[in-house]
Amino acid sequence: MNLVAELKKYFGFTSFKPGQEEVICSILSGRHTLAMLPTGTGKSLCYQLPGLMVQGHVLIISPLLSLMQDQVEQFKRFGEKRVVALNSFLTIDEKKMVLRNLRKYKFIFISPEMLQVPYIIQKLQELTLSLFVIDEAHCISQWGYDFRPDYSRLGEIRKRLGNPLTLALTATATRKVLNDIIYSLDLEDVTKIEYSVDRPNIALVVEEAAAGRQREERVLELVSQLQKPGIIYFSSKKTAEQMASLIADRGLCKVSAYHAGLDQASRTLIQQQFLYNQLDVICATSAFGMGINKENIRFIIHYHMPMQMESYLQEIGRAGRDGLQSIAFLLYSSGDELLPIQLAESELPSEQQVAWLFHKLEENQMFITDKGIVEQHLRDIGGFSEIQWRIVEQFFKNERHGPNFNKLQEAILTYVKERMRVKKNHIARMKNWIESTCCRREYILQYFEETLSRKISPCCDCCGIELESFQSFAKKHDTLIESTWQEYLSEILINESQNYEK
DNA sequence: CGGTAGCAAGCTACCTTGCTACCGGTGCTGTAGT
Repeated sequence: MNLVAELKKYFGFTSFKPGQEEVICSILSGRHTLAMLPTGTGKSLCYQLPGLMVQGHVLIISPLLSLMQDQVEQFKRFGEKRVVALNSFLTIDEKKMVLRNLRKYKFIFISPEMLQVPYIIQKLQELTLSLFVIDEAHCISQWGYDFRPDYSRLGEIRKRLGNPLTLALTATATRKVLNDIIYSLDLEDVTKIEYSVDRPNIALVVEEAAAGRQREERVLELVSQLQKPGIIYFSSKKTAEQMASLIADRGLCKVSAYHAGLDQASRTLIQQQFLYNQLDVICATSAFGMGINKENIRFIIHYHMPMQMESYLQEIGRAGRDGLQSIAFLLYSSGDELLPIQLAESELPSEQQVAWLFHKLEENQMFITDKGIVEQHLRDIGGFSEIQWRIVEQFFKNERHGPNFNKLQEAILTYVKERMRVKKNHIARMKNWIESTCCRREYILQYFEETLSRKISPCCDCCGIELESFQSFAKKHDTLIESTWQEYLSEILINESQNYEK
């Protein structure tokens, strides 16, 4: 079979990007496939093309509503109309209509949460699924344990849908995460297609900067000097807002903050503005980035340290998709790990909370409803967050023969302890990387159980790096006052030719 | 947990120190008969 001809026929492209063909061949030969392809290699094509080539429906599990909408639009641009996102953006009437005519849709996008709705499952069971796709599959491991538990139930859903041929796609996963995905989906005989997580055109820099004023000043300096566009990541919405204001006040560039506290309309607007170069810099929390396909991002700055290496790589991986030289800065000072630790702790119920809850329950058995679930109002008095409560609730739901409080409490505490150990371990490894003085790229690859095939330059601060080459033309111009007109002219020509390459 | 903002007191002329309170991310969602 000539895959390139098929590619040309459906999409008009004349060649595949690295990994695509391999994944598609694996799928077409009927093997469950787990693909780790570098960011920006067009992972969607890996299910789009085989989906079009074979009979039956393709179900794509996607983590974000906005991502689904984008993908649907992308399909429609290619002229494929048999595509739908089955989510809460649909009105009740629309949803009824879609479900009634589900057969008409070749590609169905859906969230893991929606897959928990019995009626939806029932409708999906009536279809012949040719492919079950999990986009951003690392979410299973990263979110499935607490934040979005429905991610950890996809394996069960897969079975109920008749064990369809499965494709899991991700860009950043350790061996452990890959195994976690396979285990969670309960896949047997998986073909793993793994490409390197390394992005050689992104230079890595970690810099000491005391939290507060000093770090702010450094960010302002970087923003004024570095080639834009860029993203600055924060672990706090407020700090992101403040930094955005500061940059705007100094008139450094067009900037906006982006976080989950904004309404959907603003979020979409900001994303679009950034995409179309109406904004140079985004001060964002981790809410920003998934599904951002902007080619020319030149820098990523981390104002706060991420909670794990995988997140860090995902975030810096948004730079330099055009293949041109880009840079990632992480600003750090000792003690920074306390914020991620605090965030990690806040997503698990504390020992005190659990003890309090069971004390209440022993006091009064009526707090358990006839469905075997704990009364909601205990959640509020106990100060449980939505996520914390869900974890507790899950343990009660799984207890089929009436709860044994002692056993349950112990089970919950053991679980929480283990999860916290894992999270703290992630943070510790991140901190080790930051404090390491060995080549940062080599360390990252080691973490992902790869080896560095060749030395690159520029590489990282530990290998030595000339920051000047990352400065924008305007800045260079300022500092080149004393240079000759020949040098000045060559600057212009180099910059122009770089522009043409884009 | 530890940084920081806000305020008041202390000390000296506008600047320093000390106390308290507060904060810190990610997203989906039918508890229905088509």
